[in-house]
Amino acid sequence: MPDGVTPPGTRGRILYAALELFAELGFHGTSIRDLAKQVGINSATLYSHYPSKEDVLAELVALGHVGHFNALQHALAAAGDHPSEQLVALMRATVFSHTDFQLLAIVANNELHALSKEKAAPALALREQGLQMLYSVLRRGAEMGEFTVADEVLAGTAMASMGLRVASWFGPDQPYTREQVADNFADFALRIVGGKIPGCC
Amino acid sequence: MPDGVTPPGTRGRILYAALELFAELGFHGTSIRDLAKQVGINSATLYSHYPSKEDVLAELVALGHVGHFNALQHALAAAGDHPSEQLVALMRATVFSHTDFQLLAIVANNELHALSKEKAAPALALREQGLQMLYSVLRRGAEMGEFTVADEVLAGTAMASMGLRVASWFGPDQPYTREQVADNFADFALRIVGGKIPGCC
Amino acid sequence: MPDGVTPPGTRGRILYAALELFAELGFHGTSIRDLAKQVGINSATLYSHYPSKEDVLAELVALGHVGHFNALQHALAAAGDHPSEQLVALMRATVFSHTDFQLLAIVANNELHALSKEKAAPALALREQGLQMLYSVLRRGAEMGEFTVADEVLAGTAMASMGLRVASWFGPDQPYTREQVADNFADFALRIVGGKIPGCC
Amino acid sequence: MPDGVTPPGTRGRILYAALELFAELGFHGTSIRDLAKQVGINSATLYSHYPSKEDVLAELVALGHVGHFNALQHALAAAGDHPSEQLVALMRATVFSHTDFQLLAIVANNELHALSKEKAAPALALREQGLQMLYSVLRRGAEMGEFTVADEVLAGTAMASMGLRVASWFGPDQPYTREQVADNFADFALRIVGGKIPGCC
DNA sequence: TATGAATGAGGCTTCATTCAT
DNA sequence: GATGAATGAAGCCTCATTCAT
Repeated sequence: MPDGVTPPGTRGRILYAALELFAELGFHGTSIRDLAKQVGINSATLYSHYPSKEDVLAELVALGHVGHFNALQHALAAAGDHPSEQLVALMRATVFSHTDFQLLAIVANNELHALSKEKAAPALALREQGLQMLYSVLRRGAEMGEFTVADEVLAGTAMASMGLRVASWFGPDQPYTREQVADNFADFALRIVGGKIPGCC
Repeated sequence: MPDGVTPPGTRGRILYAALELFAELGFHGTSIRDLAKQVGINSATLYSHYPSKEDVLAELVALGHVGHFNALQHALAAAGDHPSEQLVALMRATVFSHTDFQLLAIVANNELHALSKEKAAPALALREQGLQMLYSVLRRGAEMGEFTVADEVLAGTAMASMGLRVASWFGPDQPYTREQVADNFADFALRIVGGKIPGCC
Repeated sequence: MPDGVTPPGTRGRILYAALELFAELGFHGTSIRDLAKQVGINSATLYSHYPSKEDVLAELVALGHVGHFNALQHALAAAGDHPSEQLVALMRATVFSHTDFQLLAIVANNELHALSKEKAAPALALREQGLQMLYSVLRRGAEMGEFTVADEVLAGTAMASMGLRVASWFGPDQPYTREQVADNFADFALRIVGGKIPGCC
Repeated sequence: MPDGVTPPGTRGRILYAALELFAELGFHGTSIRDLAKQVGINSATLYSHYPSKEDVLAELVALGHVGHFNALQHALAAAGDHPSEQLVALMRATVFSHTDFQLLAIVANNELHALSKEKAAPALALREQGLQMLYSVLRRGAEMGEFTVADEVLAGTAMASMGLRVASWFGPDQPYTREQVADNFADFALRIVGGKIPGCC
């Protein structure tokens, strides 16, 4: 989980246990007793910290989406003006967000459907905003003549898909480092739109 | 669901209802009674057709993976010899498999984890074989000098990810046809490896 | 319980057990497990017969109120034309309804508040109808000069109260028969309004 | 609640909140947290003031029964020597006790069953004493030839029933004042036994 | 094949109460 | 006095499954 966002004390331990269990077994596949046992508390104690099981998931989903969106924003802010630099920045941030907070990404995306519409809404909004950031960069690159892109939504969707799935296969049992994945995937993104980093390669 | 694979009669109706419900609510989020109600039968009757709820899922997962793998095989068999043609064929088949059998793709992939290891194994094997087909094409293209690809596993993973996610967003509420998606995504795949269709463009 | 209204089989046994337990411990004081144990079934089996604990109560409340109202109607129908005869008939029927279906009367009245507003409504309507029957008789007796009654609603309320409470104290551990109670209470009702049975006493 | 009996401070606020909630929802229908929330304190704080939830009820039940019994005693003490005057005094006191301390009467009577036998005993004893007072007056009136009463226990029971139920229907949404109810019900009691206030009517 | 009734296990949540702070 | 966290028991109800019919 990202630094500084885990609640302190028992509430934090509950959240972390839920992260692991929801990632492995799914929200509906994890019982409140599984969760309590993992934390080492009585299952009733959960309700001193969260009003319901769904609220635990809601917090994880929020954390995951907020964290990912912030990562994209910071990456873009720190990138240069050139569309290629921006695209690379976004793609690398996406990859890192999914390699570094793998379980959170899995839960935030795969279990979103288990939330009620109201509780899912903020996450869906953030997801949409993140996509729009990507589409914007692609569109601007195309308008500037730096990218050749037939349809920036399809291109952006493809890139986001590549990034999203990283959480599902990345891990210690495969040979790539987070940097290698980021480098390659950023390159794929550039290639998809025919972009080139200025003064490079 | 693909033609000719749905079992006849009640068994088929159960399977189809499970397809819809597992796709929407997940395996653990769907009860045997939800399923029976959707079919219009008593929940006990399910056990005249399937030994357990898990076996219903297992059949869907098998159907999904076999169908997808066959589609890849046929696509490759029907394609020309050139690696670019083969890559395009695989990518298009992947897209179609996920646009045409959307629910099946969702269930087969998202709910695989709800199966016991033994029941999941055949699907995982097929998935791996499909990936190997893709890696092979990429490797051969690279060896022939047609593709420039730093790491064919990462490239193949990215392509498979793009395809896999199609099932999650494709549908009547978005503006693209299956052909448009296939065309674009095949193009993305080619661009990722720097491939070119001979005598074209 | 009145003849012919108890459902057959397990459902009937559940209803009867609920009658005893709700009367003794109250609705909220009786758990679904208490109830199942009393019937001798698994607590889950209850839900094959009733959708919820509240619905068991609702059936008892309905049975109690319908039975009581019918008793009043029949009594009035069988009585002569004279207001005194009608009043005696209503009072005797009320007493019998509470001596003969003592537990049902207790549950139907004391536990009515545990029902949701919608489920309580039919019973409240019947109760009101029964009271209106009584008020009518009193009003007619007053208009005919047979009764001297300052306020027929207060008089009727007093009579109904006398009758209602019978369910709470009548039983084998006290010295009165149902007939004695009915005779005395009918006499009290007559005295309250100064009525006289024609050709009697 | 009667004057001067409510404990001061938080303990009193707890008691009053319990009065309202137990009257509306019943003892078993009210949770310790409902109660704490109504008071505006933490539920654990309740245990600084009462050893258990049952003890809160026990105090209410005691208050209700003591208050009612005292009212009867004072009424009788203040009444003249004539049995009719005494009967009227008892009936009026009963009515006032149930109109003026309506919630307390409801709780003290309807929730008595939720107390353990030991904690219910004092209340039951007071209730019995109050009834005996009434029976005494009726018996004395009969012996003096002022009353014609076939069975003073049944007559007294009917009168007590009339009074008891007042708590359940009296209130601002009905057209009678406490005085009107008292006047009418005292009249009913007199009529039941054929009594007459000397030098009156 | 199909069903209604039955079951043991377990679902999520709330219960009254205790205790360290 | 007052509190938040903790607990074991129990709340109502649903789970997947079985079985006699």
